[in-house]
Amino acid sequence: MQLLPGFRDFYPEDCARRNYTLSVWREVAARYGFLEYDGPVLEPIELYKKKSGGELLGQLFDFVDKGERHVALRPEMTPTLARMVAARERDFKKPLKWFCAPSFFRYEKQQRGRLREFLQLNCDILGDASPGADAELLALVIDLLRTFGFGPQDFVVRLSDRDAWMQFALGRGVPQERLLDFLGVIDKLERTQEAESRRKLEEFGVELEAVRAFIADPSAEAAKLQGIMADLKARGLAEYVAVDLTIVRGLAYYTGLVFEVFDRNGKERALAGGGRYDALLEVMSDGKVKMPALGFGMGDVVLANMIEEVPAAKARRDAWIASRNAAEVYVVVAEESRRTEALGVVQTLREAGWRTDYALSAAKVGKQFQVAETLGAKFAVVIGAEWPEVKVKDLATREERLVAAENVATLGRA
RNA sequence: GUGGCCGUAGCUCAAUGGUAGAGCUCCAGAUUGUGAUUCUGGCUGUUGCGGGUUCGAGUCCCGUCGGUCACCCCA
Repeated sequence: MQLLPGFRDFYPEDCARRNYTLSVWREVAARYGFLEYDGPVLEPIELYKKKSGGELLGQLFDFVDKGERHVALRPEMTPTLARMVAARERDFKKPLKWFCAPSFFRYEKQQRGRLREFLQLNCDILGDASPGADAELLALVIDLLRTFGFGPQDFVVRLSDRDAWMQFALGRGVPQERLLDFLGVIDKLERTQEAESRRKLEEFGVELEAVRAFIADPSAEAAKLQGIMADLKARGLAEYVAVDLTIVRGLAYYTGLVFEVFDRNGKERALAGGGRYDALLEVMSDGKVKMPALGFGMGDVVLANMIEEVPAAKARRDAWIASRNAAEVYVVVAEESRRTEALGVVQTLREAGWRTDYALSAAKVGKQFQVAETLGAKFAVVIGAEWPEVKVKDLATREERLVAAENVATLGRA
């Protein structure tokens, strides 16, 4: 049997790497005062049909369940979060700073950095419309990547502002109901032939030159971004950020700030992306709850590719994994007749908190030491003729010392 | 969803249309209370799958599944 395309098995080495990613995500999010939450993997398809829009709809992993409900595996968290917060809005002090790091599903052809099931960290700030909240979220993105071992030479956060684009468009006579279509053209500007872009823009009565001039000099209409930049500069994080109005993003619900994080080499897809969705909670609650909000997602697939490519990040990850190796202590049963005593020693060590392993059946002493080495154990405890004493060997220095069996948990270091 | 390339042992790969191989890994032994190296032996294939051409197909043709890259888009 083959795996379904785009899905992964996690062997122990893969699981260790995934756990490292999750560990950093949770640690840094907590450092910023974010609380973890979660929601269902499966949602009614309407949740996404109404809110996400654009390409995401074509990528829904959906089916009809036995109750004839049309359902979809979650492709993103924001609609679920918006529903959750809208339902119990009065129970929480503002602003809310929440995160989650579950699996998501998108039905698309798999490629480098793209699978059908992936992990994604989601961090959101709800109930604060200030640029200070924008900057706080961006600082979190940056610190997450710094904690993985990436520096300003490895990644850049590209900032843009949909408000600025909407003012630009409305000021040039683009009708309100066609704004999303207009933004779609801007989004594809870099990937489309010039003549094609020019033709599409003319449908909106906008000249390509005006768009290019606006992108080239964002300061005129994107003052908000300058304020965010100043905030990040005060934190010493300015070198990680650049204003880039070509970023628009495909999701329909974004309103103000939008951003994407890219590797500096340009080899990978976006590492993370997000923005403001100030109107979404009102839509989700049928007008009952109005709450500004913003958030971002960071996927594990591109992140893992980049960790593999940046030596500093890879070394940090491997050190983390090595520090959680399978065994700290390996009990060597030198004389099989002492197995009963050895089992007692194993139990004593484990109850003292040592990660302890041993040979489940009779094996040669040399073989047992070899296994101890392979497992990365720091100590070997040899059970044999010395009983009721045992020999504790430091596997790095090869020093040995005799310790009374009852004191074995000290490993001779007391 | 569209197009290019690829698919041989667990992994990396070889094999003019003519007997399917090598290295690595893994397991065991050389080594009866100490980790390395080395040496020896052992395990593994419906050549992704299904058809077709041929005296004969891993090799050529068609289909299909999977992978990969580009488009699309984004985590």
